[in-house]
Amino acid sequence: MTEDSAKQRILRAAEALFAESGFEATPTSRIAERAGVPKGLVHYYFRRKSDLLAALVAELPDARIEPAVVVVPGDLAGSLRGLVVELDRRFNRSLALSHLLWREADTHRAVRDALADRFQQLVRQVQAVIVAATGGKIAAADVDSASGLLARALSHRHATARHNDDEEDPAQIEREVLFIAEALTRGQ
Amino acid sequence: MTEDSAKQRILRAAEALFAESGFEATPTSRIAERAGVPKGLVHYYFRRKSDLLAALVAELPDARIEPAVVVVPGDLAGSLRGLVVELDRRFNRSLALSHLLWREADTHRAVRDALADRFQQLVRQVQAVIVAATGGKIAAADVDSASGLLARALSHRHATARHNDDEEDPAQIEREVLFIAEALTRGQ
Amino acid sequence: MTEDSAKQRILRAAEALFAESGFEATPTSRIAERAGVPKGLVHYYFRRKSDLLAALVAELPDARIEPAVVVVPGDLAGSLRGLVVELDRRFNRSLALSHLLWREADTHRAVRDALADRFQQLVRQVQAVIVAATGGKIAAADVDSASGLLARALSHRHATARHNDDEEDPAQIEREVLFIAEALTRGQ
Amino acid sequence: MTEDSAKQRILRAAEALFAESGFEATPTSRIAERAGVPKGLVHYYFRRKSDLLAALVAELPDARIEPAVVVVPGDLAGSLRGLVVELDRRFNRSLALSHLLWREADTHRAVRDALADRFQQLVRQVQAVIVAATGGKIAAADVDSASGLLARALSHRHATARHNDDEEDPAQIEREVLFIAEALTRGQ
DNA sequence: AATGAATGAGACTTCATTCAT
DNA sequence: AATGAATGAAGTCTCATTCAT
Repeated sequence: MTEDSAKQRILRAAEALFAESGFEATPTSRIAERAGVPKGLVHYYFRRKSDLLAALVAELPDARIEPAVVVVPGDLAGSLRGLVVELDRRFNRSLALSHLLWREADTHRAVRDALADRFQQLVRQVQAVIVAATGGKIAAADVDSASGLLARALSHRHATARHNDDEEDPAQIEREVLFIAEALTRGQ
Repeated sequence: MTEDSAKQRILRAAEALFAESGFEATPTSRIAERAGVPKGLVHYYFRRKSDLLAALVAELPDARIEPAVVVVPGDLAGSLRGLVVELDRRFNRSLALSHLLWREADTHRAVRDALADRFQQLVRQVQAVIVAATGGKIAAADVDSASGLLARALSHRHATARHNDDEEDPAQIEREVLFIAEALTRGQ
Repeated sequence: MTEDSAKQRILRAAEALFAESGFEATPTSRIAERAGVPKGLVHYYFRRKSDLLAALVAELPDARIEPAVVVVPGDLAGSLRGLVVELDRRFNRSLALSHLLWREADTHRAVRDALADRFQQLVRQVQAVIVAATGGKIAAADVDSASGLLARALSHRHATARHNDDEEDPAQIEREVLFIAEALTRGQ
Repeated sequence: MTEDSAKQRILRAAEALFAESGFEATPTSRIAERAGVPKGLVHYYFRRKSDLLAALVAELPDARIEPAVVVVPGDLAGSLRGLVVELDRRFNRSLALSHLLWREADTHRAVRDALADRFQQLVRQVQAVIVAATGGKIAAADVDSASGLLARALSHRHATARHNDDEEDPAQIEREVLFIAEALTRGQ
């Protein structure tokens, strides 16, 4: 399944090393070393070092989740929790990737744009789930605020994934989801 | 106020360039150039390049705000808005700084720790304002969720300050604050 | 025989320059220049400057001479002279090398150890020749004193090879050898 | 007695550090540090770094020993032993100095000349003692060989003082002195 | 297709020396 | 007389990239 071609091994090594030390601080020679390939091969497949970053961006998984998959009509809290679980599942493999792209967004426009896109996608995803789970009875302004807050919280969590090695209460996000769900529905 | 000593000029140049291109990608020679000082002087004041980063970390403004300054008893929304405004005012000068430290947190433990500290400080700050503005009548769990959410949203906004060239809707955070305030108080 | 590869040219240039000016005072750039290779190539073959020294140490010729080659049974003076001549012949090419290693022994343990080894080898060599030439009839204490003295004299001569520009009397060592030989045998 | 002026402290620090790491590898800043004086003062007293070396050379103790002090007429072995003991006593304080000058002789002519002088002085000293102790009855050629050998052995011992930290049998030189004395007198 | 030798620009850093005070 | 801030030349070493094979 996961190809073990030399090219793939190079990409995986680059991903790991960029995540560990950052793009600039990672020599291509070390990528070759970690991938177990001759130094020349890295530049044979990826002429410039930045091509490696471009290839990693292209690998970002799609965040588009079919609302039907996670929505339980009438149960907003459950639906949002389902969304979070599904997102985590899908991004879990690429947490390091998310984080490293985050870091390099400043200096590489392609990376920056890809991340901005993904954040917008995330916001709309949350909105869609809220609307679908509540039958569209919530005021648009509240839907926007809630989805903005939740998207930010999720994004922040991914971006800082590497910082907080240990800490970070795993139930924390759960409670925040519940808080938002109740805030949105209590008024009804 | 803002000293114009050579040392200060070096620090400001480093801050700007690190923010633009990242720590690794910024040569000390360019820092000297931008500061208008000879190359040797940079290393005279900051032996190692990383000492520049350490000096910038030490400059981070204190996020501790006296609750009394922003709290309007009975008006939670107003109080939180006041807090956000005050924080923005205080951090405005150092937005670039926040962002660059955020970027370099992975590879420099001192930076990572300073940022983690500041995030905790932020969470407690929000908690304190909520409690003070509502007279402590809100359930602890809700206070935690709300302050976690808001702290993350604020932190995320600072961290991404540089990404969204096309500026963010300034009213967005305002609406999110209101949403949280209402969520906390509507139940009362 | 003497390879003319770039690597060899670098080593020869390093040897000559270290001998002329010492290890610390010789820039790698000058080594490259003298060897007629680009600056980068020096560090391609020898990552650190000290690796050049290590490579030179490894080149030291073996001082182990088969006693049979120089010993004339019954003729101690002739045997010792034969040993000296053979040693000189063998070390002649590396006189500069001996001298520079001598200089750098303080600061580079590998060099120091190599030289200490070689001195011990030299002492045993002289002992072996004395014993073989005299049929083992000399008192052990005298053999030790004589070989210690001669080894030191030889070693001193190599070590100071570069100091005495105004060459040393070449017959001097010859006479000293004779003196020792007679001292050992006169008593018999 | 031993002045503790700043200038003296600088010289002592330079001596120690040059001995430890060599002239080139010792920064003047470290000399100042070890001497406990401000950096500027080193260059105030010794404008160039090499002036420090020159000052150290000028400090070399005189090796000229009045033969009468050590000679016991008729006892050559005792006389030579007396000479060695007296030389050791006198040079003991400056062993490190001898050694470091020896090291730097290649690159600093003034140092080289001073050392060559001292070696000649040493040879003549040994000759004088031999002649005085034996009443001048030894053949000139033998006196030359013997004094050459002994001077070299002594010089070698000083030059290598720092190499052989531990080893080096202290009775070794004693036995070698005895060996030479007997060689010279046995024939009589 | 694949490789590793080779290159040279440029990074960080050290340091002797000067100079204003 | 004494100091430490300031300078810039030069040193070691790293690295992306090219190229011949």
